Amino acid sequence: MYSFGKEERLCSKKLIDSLFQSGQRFIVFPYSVHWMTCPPDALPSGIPAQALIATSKKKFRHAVDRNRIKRLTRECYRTHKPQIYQFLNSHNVTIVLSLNYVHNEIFDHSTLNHKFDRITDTLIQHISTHLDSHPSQQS
RNA sequence: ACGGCAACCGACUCUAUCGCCGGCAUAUUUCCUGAUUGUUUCUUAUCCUGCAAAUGGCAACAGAAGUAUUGAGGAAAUAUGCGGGAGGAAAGUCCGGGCAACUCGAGCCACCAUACUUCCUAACGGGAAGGCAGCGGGGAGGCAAGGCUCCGUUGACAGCGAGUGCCACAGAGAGAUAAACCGCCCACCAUCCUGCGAAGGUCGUGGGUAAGGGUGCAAGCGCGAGGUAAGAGCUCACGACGGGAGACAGUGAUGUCUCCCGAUGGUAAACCUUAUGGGUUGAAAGACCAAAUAUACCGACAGUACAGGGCUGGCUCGCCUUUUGUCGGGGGGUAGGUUGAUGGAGGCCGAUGGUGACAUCGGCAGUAGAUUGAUGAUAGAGACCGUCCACACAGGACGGGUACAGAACCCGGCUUAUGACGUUGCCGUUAAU
RNA sequence: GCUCUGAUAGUUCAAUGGAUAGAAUAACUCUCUCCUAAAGAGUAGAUCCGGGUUCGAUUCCCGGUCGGAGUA
Repeated sequence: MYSFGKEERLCSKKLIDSLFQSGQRFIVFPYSVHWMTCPPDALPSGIPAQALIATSKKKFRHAVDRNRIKRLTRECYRTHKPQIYQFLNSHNVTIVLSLNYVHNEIFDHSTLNHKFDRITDTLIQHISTHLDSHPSQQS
């Protein structure tokens, strides 16, 4: 239940392009989160969300630092995933989202874990208001 | 002993929980392939009815289509188990090669790269050994310096005795059978000065002179003798430098000796000359499979004939053509996927050959392979270092750090980054002898 | 991944191997004005870093650092 396998990662170039062109965005320091609802048949069955994790090459020149941030972010997303999936499954929604690290220093794991509590709350709140304004997408 | 620099070694370990990637085995599910066996339908020899089996009926073997079963192979997904999962630089992308596509008759020019010699290597701008030169240190000898010799270290180290260019400022003169500022020397000499006079001096004019001074990074080989009005490689001896010829040693660079010559400043990381090498592009190369949508072309079925389309922007006439839809096939090709792609000019150990780089032979072990990009996170313990306690050791407490850095087609080098401990070398300080 | 290209005052740009590295603008000081602006005069300020070639390097060569561009 805490897994983060290949099917839960966002790999399709077309979905990535449309996410950054037409998706919605909010910031919880040090992350910038893009998200977008998508039709359920675009994702593999049983997977309510695909996520993408990114760091800027401009802010972290060395590949070692970028890898470390992506690994920490993945651990945090992995531990907060059941909360998000529970909400999505109860409302029958499928989404894609991206997590961009925008700070230029590395925080430790406990700090990032607290940030992810807020990210989860904010994301669920955003999706709820989105569903209220677009009830037709709720199948 | 401490500190600094350089080179080398090495690249923290274990446990628990939760995760990632790919491999193998087993099980389950789904799909595909062709086979066996059974069965249904169709075709049909023969047979039946009949004068006659063309038509019709029953219908074997065989064939075709469908379907079921059995065991087999393959693919995908899930679960369980087993074992595997970053580097010495994976980095920079500075060289060389493999591999691939495209191009290609030969030669010359242009462009780019390289540059002491011999060897190593698949190849290299890399490496080894040697030569020469610079720098540092030691030694013998000597009054001292130069030179000699040994060790270490550095060197883009072909050619400026092929041509052309450049050498600011300063300086008289910056590159040639050149140049006269001061100086040195000779001749003439109005006036002036000294002098009884002869004559001397000063200023001036004309000439000689590159020894001395001065300028400058650099003034054109050094030193001595001869020579001269004064001087000058002008001449000579000795020596330095460069070139040519010969002898000897060496594979060779080169070294030693003898003779001859003198065009005796620097600069080729200035143009250039000589020799050698270089086709272009780069895995996002290339090969294969291929949804959805649109559809060249082909077939079947259905509809349409005062229709539709083209010749024409519109209308009329004329000519040509069937056209539209559905279904099936079909080629190119997009998303996407597979491959290229991980066993290699490979690693470790030993022996032999070689001064060495390296080569040959023998043995051993062994799946990193992602593709929005895996190899991780958290907690605990240990190892290492420092301080304090204890101090014979063992030990205890606290604190701190554990570098540089992450494969992306592969290999050989180079360059750059790198904490602590350890090894070696050099330098410095202090102490003792 | 591959291929190019650049770095000069606070900023934008110049500069044959030889200057005290130049110009504009910004900054500061002074003059002018009741004050400010404008104008005038003056001052300070730089060759990305480390080596090498050369008598001499912003320039030539090598290594590094940091930017920018192209290529699907």
